[in-house]
Formats: sequence, C-alpha cells, structure tokens
Amino acid sequence: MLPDLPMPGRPVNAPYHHGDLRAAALQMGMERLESQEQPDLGLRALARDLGVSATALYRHFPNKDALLDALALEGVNRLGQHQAEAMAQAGGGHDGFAEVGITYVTWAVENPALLRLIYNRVGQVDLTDDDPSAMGEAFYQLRAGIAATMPDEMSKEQRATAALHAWSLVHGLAMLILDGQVAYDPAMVRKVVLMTDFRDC
Amino acid sequence: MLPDLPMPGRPVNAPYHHGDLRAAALQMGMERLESQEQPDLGLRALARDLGVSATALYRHFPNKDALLDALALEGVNRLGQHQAEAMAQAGGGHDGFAEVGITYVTWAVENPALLRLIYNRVGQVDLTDDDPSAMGEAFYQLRAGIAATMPDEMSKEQRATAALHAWSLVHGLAMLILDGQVAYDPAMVRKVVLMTDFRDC
DNA sequence: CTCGCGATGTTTATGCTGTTAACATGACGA
DNA sequence: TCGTCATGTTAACAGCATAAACATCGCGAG
Repeated sequence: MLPDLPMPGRPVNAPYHHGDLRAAALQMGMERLESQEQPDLGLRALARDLGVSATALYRHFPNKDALLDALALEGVNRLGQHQAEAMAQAGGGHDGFAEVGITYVTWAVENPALLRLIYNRVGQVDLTDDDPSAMGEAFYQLRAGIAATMPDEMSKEQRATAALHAWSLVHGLAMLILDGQVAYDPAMVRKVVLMTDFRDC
Repeated sequence: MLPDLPMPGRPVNAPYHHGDLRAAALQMGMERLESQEQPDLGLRALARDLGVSATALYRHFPNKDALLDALALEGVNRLGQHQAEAMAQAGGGHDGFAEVGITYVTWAVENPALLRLIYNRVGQVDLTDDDPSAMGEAFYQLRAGIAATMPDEMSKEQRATAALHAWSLVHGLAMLILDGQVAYDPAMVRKVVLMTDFRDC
C-alpha cells in the first residue's frame, strides 16, 4: 500500500479523480437550494463539502456565474414542468386557470431560494451569446404555457395582456411572501388569485 | 504651515475629521442607487470615493447591513411619499386607483436598484428588536395607503384582499420588468393594470 | 503492453471584500 | 489649559473568486 500522505479535504484512499464532479456539484447545489432559504453557493464552500480542493470546480465551470446559471436553468425546467402538470390537471376554464396560478405561488413558497435564483440569473443572461440561451428558451416555454391556459374566447392581444397580468399577479404575490411582507396562507392566496376575472375584458 | 504628510485617499490640507461622514455616505449611496442599475455599495468602495479610509464608516454604522438598511429605509420613505402624492392626485374611484398602481410600476422602473434594495432588506429586519422597526412601520404605512385607496363600496375584508391583489399585481409586474423578463412599455403597463376590475367582487 | 497526452484535481498566489483591534487626531467642555 | 471622547487611520485576519503552474491518472495510439 502506498504511503498515503493525507491530503486536506479528501478522505485517505479516495481516488484522485472524483468521477463526475460537475454532476456532484450541481446536485449538492440543488440540494442546498431545496433545503435552505439562503444557501451558501460559494465555490469554496461547495468544494469543501464535496471533499475537493477549492479550485477544482473551475475544471467544469468557467466561473461561479456559470454554475449558478446551470442551477437556475435546472430550476426553470422544474418550474416549467410543474406548471405544465398543473395546466394539464386544471382542465381549462376560469377555475382551472386560477389553479395554475395558485400552483405557481405554492411552488415558490416551497422553493424560495430556487425561485429567487431563477429570477436573479435570467435577467443577466447575455443574449448576444452564440448559444441561443437555453435559459431564455425555457422561460419562453413557461410564458407560452401561461398564455396557452387563457380562456378560449379571447383575442390574441387580449390573451397576451391577460397572460402578463396573471404572471405579474402570482409572481408579485410570491415575491411578497418570500420577502416576508405577507404571511403565507393558502386560503388567502386562493382568494387573491380568484379575484381576477377575465370574463369582462 | 504644517509638514502635511500626504495621506492616502484624502486630499492634502483636508481636515482630519470629515464633518458629517454618516450623512455623506448615505447621500453618496443614494446617488449611486439613483444613477446606476447595479451600484457598488461596498464599504471600501464608498469609503474610497468619500476620500476616507476603508474602515472609517464603522464609526457610524455597526456593519454593512446597517448602512444598507438606512438606505433602504430612506427608499421606503420616498416610495411611500410618492405613492401618497399619487393617491392625492388620483381622486379615488376605479380609474384613480389604477393610476396609483401605474405610478408604482413607473417609480420602480425609474428606481430599479432602490426598489430591489428595499425588498431585499425589509425581509431581513429582526422584528424582535427593541426598536419597533422603523422599516416595518414605513411599510405598514405604505400598505395602509394602498388599502385606503380602495373603492368605498367594499367590506373591510374585501378591501384587504383587494389591496393585496393590487399590490401583488403591480409589484410582480415591476419585478418582471426589472429582471428583464418584460420590456417596459407604459401603454402595456396601463393595459395590464386596468385589467383588474374590482367592481364585481 | 507501454507510453504519452489530455482531462481532472491540487497548490500557490493575487487582489478583492467585511470586520476587528490598536493607535492617532483634534474638538469641546471642565 | 488640559483631558476626554468622538472620529479617523493603520495593520491585520479571514473569506471570497480567480488565475497560473504543477501533479496525477485514465485512456487510446503505437
């Protein structure tokens, strides 16, 4: 057996190479986003808990923002999928549409750090990049999904305005709750969301 | 004349004591919040531009958060006053009420960094503090102001729900614009805000 | 099978940050 | 006039993101 000089931050006998550090980092970051309200997503902190040196993550991400973008992208996908499922279950109509909005707020309350990360990152994406912004694409899908749930008897322009209205309402309510301005109460959320009536627009 | 050994960061002949460093720091911070979208409010950066040593501000603020809280408080006061003026001009009624909401979004677009700072800080305030949270007080005034603009023919509970609905709508729309998800367009804002009709609640 | 090269991880170093402690200055009241 | 205290400075520490140079190992070509 080799001398095994103990290296800092890595158990003795652990392999020099991690195996799939990128995936491990993303998983750990996502776990923190799910379990903590204000998770520490610093590169050093992550590397420490991954049992790896402080700068190892630079082999997999060009910088910290890239890691956060990857996590935010995963978040957008989860949110989008969650919304899609809610739409499928809602079954259209005014009441069904309201359920989709309530679902948005509920998801935000259950995933505060992730929602915050999403909206923090999505604005900074450089759209002049070669990559046609996977982030923007996912968000476009989310927006289209919202618009698709609008009542049928609307004109195209009405649908766009109504979609933005609905998105603004639930997003604003979610942010006020996350920021501690409004106590979370499912009944209250339902009442507020149901208050919007698109039938006379 | 004294030897005048040049000290770093402070012009020769400048007095050892600043005069009113606290006020100067707050003013410079507020200027940055007004003129930049993502201002650098670091203690060292502020001290540098104030021509003062890196740690001088600790004589006036216990830590960085305290400085940010002071700036956020000033921001809440400005926003509250702005809303109050808008209410006075709106003159009540459905249309007047909508104008107040439009004003909120417009102010947010014109003061993006300040609005962000406000909502970042207001959630972290420790309400168990001796001080009954000047921040919370100012925000309570803002909320009461919103509720006061509601149409007269509503019950108390309806007013509370409608106020939260309205606040959520304009806050969400403002945040979506600030985060780059929605392009700012005054006509669009007006359409979205006017879409809410409380007459049939 | 072996050898070398590229991918991955480590070490070291730089410059930034907030924060604390020890020291310096000078304004103001006894 | 003198001492005290608020206010400023310097030095130091820990933590951060990041870059460059070095180490290790897996894998494919000869």
